[in-house]
Order: sequence, then structure tokens, then C-alpha cells
Amino acid sequence: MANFYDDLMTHFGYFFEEELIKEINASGIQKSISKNETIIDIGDYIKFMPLLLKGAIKILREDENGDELVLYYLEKGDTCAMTLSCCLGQTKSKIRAVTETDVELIMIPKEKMGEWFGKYKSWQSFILQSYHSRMDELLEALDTIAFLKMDERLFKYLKDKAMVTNDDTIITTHKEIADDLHTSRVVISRLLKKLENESKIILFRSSIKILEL
DNA sequence: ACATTAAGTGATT
DNA sequence: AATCACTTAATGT
Repeated sequence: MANFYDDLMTHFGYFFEEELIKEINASGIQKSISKNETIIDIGDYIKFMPLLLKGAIKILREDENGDELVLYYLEKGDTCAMTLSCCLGQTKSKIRAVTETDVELIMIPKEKMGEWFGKYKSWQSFILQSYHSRMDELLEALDTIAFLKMDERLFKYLKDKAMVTNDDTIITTHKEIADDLHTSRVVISRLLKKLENESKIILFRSSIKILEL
């Protein structure tokens, strides 16, 4: 008999009243997803709203040419603001969500969202707060792109990545980073080399160790 | 040993 | 910062 009541309590217990936790426990579906899976794609209709229990999810935007750009990461205790607006407005997703690590989450049927919004004050403020913090992160991402140079963006990207994976060694290739930051591999290779000379990182084949956190 | 993939480099725009 | 063309090094079969 699968039950995630305890997980719920540890991650959301301080936030939600017990009644609500029980409701989530009753109507949510727990899912484990392995790393690098696309859980929501652009154009998808969203039927569930995810509550993240473990792991991290990368939120991406894609342009007409299929080029990607990372917007922000979701961590445990977070939810995706996009699903909120999609569920409410019945529109398609405008972002892609890819698991950055192995992930455990609870899927909540979208019908419950509106129902709980009126019923539980804690749910209401949770949704509102999520919106707020997602908006902040979005603005931060915008600032990063608009005002920071590529080398600073790159270092911030590495630190963010180390943060969400809880590991100062990042397993990735220069190509992948280039795709995430929407630039070319050559540029990343050169900037990484520069960071290495500044003793901020150490480069290996297919992995990078961050020294300055 | 050979092919493939990741990373480094110089030159050009 | 992007692109090209090429090299070198590590890995896979």
C-alpha cells in the first residue's frame, strides 16, 4: 500500500494544514522519474500539477529553430508556476520541463487545484507564493541574459547546477552547456579554460569541478 | 586498430 | 561572441 503521507509532512507539513495534507495524500499520485526525462513539453496540455519531493527540474524555453535556453530550476518543495496558469487558463505549456536529477513528485489532478484554492488558506498562499518566487526567478534569468556577459552567465550557470545537484562536480559536456546557454561549444570551451586559469574550476573530460562556491 | 565523441586552437567576421 | 576548419586526446567497439 503506497502512501506518501510522511514525505508530504516532511516537505510541506510546515506549510499545509493537516486536512489538506490528507486530501493531497488521497488524490495525488506519486511518481518517480529518472534523470533527463522530459516531463512536460512545449505544446502539451497539462492535466496534473506536480509537487516536487526530491530532485531538481530544469525549466527551458525553446525558440523557432529548436534552440533551447534554461530559465530556472525547480527544487524540492517547489511547484511549477506554468502548470498553474495552464490549468487555470486551459492553455498549452509554453515551456519544457526536464528532470535534472532523479526526481520524486506528486501529481495533483488539476480539478483539485481550484477546489482547494477556495477551501484552504494555506493552499492559496502556497500558490500565490510560488507565483511570486517563480516571477522573481524569471526576472533574475532575464537580468542574467540582458546584463551579464557570457563568462559571468557561464559561472552562474555552473554554480546553479552545482546547487541543485548538491555536488561540486558537474557531469556534463561543453556542448550541453552551450545548448543550455544558447551559445556555441567553442565559446564555452574558451570561457571554461579562462575560469580554470583563474582557479575557479578544474576541467576534466565530461565533467567540471567547481572550486569557488 | 579504427571510429566516434569531447575538447583545444588559430583565424576570420 | 559566432563560425569555420582543423588538431589532439579520450573512449568505445
